[in-house]
Amino acid sequence: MATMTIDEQVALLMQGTDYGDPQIAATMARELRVRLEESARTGKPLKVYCGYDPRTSDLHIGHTITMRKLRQFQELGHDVTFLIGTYTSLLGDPSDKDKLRPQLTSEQVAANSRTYSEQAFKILDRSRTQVRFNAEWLSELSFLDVIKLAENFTLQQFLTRENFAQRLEKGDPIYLHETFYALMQGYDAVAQDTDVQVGGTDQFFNVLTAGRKLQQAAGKRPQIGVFVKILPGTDGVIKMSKSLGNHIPILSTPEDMYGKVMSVPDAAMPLYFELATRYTPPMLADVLKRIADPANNPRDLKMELAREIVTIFHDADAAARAERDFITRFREREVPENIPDVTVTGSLNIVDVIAEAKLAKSKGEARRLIEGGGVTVDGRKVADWKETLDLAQPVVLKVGKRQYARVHKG
RNA sequence: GGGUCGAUGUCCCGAGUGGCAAAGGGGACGGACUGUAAAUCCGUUGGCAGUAGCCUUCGCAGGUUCGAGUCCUGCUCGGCCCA
Repeated sequence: MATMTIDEQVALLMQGTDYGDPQIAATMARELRVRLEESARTGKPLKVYCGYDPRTSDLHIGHTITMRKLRQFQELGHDVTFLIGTYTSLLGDPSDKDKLRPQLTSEQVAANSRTYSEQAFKILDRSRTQVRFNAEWLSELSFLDVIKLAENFTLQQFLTRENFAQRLEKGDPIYLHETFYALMQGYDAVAQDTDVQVGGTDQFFNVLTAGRKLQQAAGKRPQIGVFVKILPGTDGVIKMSKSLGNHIPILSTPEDMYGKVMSVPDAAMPLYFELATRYTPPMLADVLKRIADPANNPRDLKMELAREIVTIFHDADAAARAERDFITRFREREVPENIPDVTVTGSLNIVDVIAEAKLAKSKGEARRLIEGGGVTVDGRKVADWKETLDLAQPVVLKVGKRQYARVHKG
């Protein structure tokens, strides 16, 4: 990687970005090139960072898109800071929300921070990552400092932001302290002498308007913003998010992760390849061409994608295992190799067995699933929920389209 | 501080004459169809119950009623208007 030309580097770093406006994109690319050249000449690495909100400790692939970008900078020899917003998260970024976010306690923040960074190292190079917390400098600011920062902005700037404007129109509350978020994030860039800040496209305002402005006000060189596109969730349309239930958790099993990737609509494949894989610009161009070619079965390309993603978060062996599991389970509709064994000790009524094996949330749900034809015993569809199983021999119970268990009598 | 409107089935939006699970939509889940895609069609979407019985739900706490999301009182949270 270190042998890439500056042009190739810019192409790689700009891959998957979206500036909304070609003018800004061109400007940012130009500034990035200048700084990369400078860095190459002086041997001084660029300071790159991205901030993360330790609001959750359960990361999904969408969170890793910016990490992938950071990783690219790392491989090109630059300094990367994984900034945990311990201070900002006490507030919560209103950028991508049309509602006020609940504030977190410092205990929650601390707990989340730990597991957060651990998961991040599935993408980032641990030895070349600096982990910092923005409470380090933000907690030092005096009220006067904050006022000085605020002097750089007008209320109108905030009110024209889409998310605030919408709430204003709908009559939803906009709290004064929500406007501080941009100030805080902007100050992060000042405090760290940032050259490049990576973020999602929803960070436009925080990075360019707030960050650059504050850096300039502090007599520093304004940072370059690298904005990666938003990864859609498994529905293929809306931003991946746990609360929407369309996420793929980093900590899911290889089989589950593989299956979830396969469930992504075809139309979202290009974005997934562009954002969530380790593909370089030439490789990306190649897959995109293959996707566009009707001679190829989209399913096979999606399998390539699933394999790549599982390999990133687990390893190649796990990916191969997951692929076999997927094929037997869903394509051939056979019973997969590794299914959990469950021993039941209570009633042998089918509903009770499903409940005891925890294959349904409640007995009512188990009953409904049976009525809907979603339960199978050794491949035979169960028609009546009053049925009693004879477990002289263990049976394979299937509930819904993906839950299997081998049931033994206890 | 005054006025006014709102909070509904624990994912979201959203009907609801005092009458006994509460319209509808989204989402989710299951079935059919498939490439676990999309689209489409059908079904389900409080808990317990061998099932027509019981229990728990409509911001919170009381009250009036044989019976209350549905009426009254107080409270909480929020929007808007006035000050």
